[in-house]
Amino acid sequence: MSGIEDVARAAGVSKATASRALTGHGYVSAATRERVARVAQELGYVPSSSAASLATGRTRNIGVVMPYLNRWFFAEVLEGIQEVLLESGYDLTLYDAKPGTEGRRRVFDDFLARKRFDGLIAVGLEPDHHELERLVAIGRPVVSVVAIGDSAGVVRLDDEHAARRATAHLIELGHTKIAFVGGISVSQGPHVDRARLAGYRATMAEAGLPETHVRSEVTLPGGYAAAVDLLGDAERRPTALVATCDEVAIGAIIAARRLGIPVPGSLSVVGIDNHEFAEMFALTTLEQSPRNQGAQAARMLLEQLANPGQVPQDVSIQARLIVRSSTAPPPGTPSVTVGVGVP
Amino acid sequence: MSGIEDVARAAGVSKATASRALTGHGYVSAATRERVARVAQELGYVPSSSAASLATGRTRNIGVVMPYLNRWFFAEVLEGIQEVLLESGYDLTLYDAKPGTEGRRRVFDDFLARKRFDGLIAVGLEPDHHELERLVAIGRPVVSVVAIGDSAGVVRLDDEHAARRATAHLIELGHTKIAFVGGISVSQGPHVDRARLAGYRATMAEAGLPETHVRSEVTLPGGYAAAVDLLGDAERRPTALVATCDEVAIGAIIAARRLGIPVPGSLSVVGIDNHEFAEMFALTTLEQSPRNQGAQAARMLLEQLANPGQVPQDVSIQARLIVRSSTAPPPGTPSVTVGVGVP
DNA sequence: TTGAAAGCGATACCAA
DNA sequence: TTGGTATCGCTTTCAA
Repeated sequence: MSGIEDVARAAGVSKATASRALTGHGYVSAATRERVARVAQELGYVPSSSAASLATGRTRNIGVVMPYLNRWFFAEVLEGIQEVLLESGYDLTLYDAKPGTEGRRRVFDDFLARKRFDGLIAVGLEPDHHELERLVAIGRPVVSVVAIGDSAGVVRLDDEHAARRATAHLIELGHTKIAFVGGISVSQGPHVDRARLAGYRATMAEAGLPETHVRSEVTLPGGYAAAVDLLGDAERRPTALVATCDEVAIGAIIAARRLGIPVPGSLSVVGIDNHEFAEMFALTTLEQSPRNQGAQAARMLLEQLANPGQVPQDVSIQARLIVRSSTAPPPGTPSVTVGVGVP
Repeated sequence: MSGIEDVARAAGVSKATASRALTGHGYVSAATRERVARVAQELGYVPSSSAASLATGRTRNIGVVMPYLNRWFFAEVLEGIQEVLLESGYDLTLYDAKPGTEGRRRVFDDFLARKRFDGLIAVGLEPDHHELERLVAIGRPVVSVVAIGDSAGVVRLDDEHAARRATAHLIELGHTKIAFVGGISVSQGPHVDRARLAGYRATMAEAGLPETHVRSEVTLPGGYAAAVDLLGDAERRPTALVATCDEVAIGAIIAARRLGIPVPGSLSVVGIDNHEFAEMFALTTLEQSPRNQGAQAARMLLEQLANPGQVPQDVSIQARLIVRSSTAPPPGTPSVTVGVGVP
């Protein structure tokens, strides 16, 4: 374990010069810089990050707080963040904060307070008042993916817009009996699902169509269960579904197949996400690319660390409609070209 | 930001005593310990981790290296690790090391060399010679989930055993035309899939049955594609499938449904994992509980940090067979009770 | 049981 | 352009 002192001695310079040569802060002649670098290389010198942090106050580490690690959206965001940080030489410390757990309390009250990071990325956190206070108290820049309810930099999908586009797509195809699957209500549950439900309702109202909202857990099995219920009654059955996300949409497609209801022949389904399984189920969906959102959040944070004065600009992403083969005109439509068959 | 000096002053003791009172190392009278603790609490004192690390050489941080974050197995392991570390007050720094990327090289050559952790957990890494060398060079305890090819503590599923059990289950049901789906060969690809293929082959050989191995990407869409190929030809079609993991198994079930082949009526499918989707597809499978493996690895590492002399004991887990409704006797079996219908 | 002081390993200011 | 040195905040040895 050679320290900077060893490097300095071997290069015939002082610690101060060695430090300047290695960090690039301050004037050093090109010749000595090179010599020091070479010596450091030969000695396999690796700076002690705790010593450097103590001296500078910076850690070259970013904290990431998320409520789930094992859901597609969160895992993708995390990979996006990781990729950018890796390029920039930053470490990533992960904090798992599942809603309503003792662990979450400890994360906010103990772990984050230690400030072992220069900045924080909060992903889909939906913090309560106390938690928000703690976040602010840390005194480090925070960027969030999906709204956090305050002025920090935010990267997020325009959820209402995405649901509007999804609903409009079905209306354009000629559907009138369109149900929304997922979430609880416009005033309860995660903000994401509320905004999407609101987008659906607004679009239906504007078109003068009746709304149907079916609650469901926001998971693939949840969508399956909800769809089995909804589609069971042939009379009441809608001709199209807007799902709050692709997992729910896929659950619904699987349910429809089990019930012998052809998709898109008798039932159209549109999701939001462009989940890794979407293509396999030929799902028409609105792409939100969580990986890019993560990468963008990381860039925003690094930018803020580099220019502390600057106010971060929020970013709102408009989802892109990807038409595959889970949507078609409703049954009985006089067809010019009816929806392409599923592979 | 009050430091330990402020606490000491406010409590009327020296820095040394304050430190002893707070860390619990060394003798302090109960009275002063309590007073110091109270004062620290009042002042909202949070120790500087870089200062503490610099002084002690320990970081209270654990590094986790994995090749994927967005796959079920890895995400589950990560949650298991996180949970244990959270309880013990350890931070978790995550390193993403995708095979064959420049990022992976940097993780091994630069990031890990900084040793910002007291120990490392390697999950499903399959390091090459150079990488293994780097891992050893770090000089910190390493525990791995899934073999790493050396003497470090290892927590892993007994993959060969799991595949043997899966195959035996089908044989017991009376199947003779049993194919294995997934992986590349016994000598290529990830160790996990090689071991499982080997288990299948050994069991088939012992029963004097012919082997069929169908290569497939180890993903749900991969299983789907492979199954479509395999099941297309009615003559060649097996009556049962052992899949290298549940995602492949589920892909195969979906393919069978699309092809109109009833499961388990005409085709039995058994997986390995007990994936979160397994129940929904009524999949018979061997449970491996990656979450527990992660938790166990974390405990093993903490144990090693506490007792540095001790040699870590490897842990091999035997998977438990969970029979659901994707397996039944082959078609044409004189039935007492034939496999339960799928819900 | 407590206190004084010497590190831990870098950075950065001030002089030269 | 370089070197000497104080400093970051805590832990830990040694004496008292």
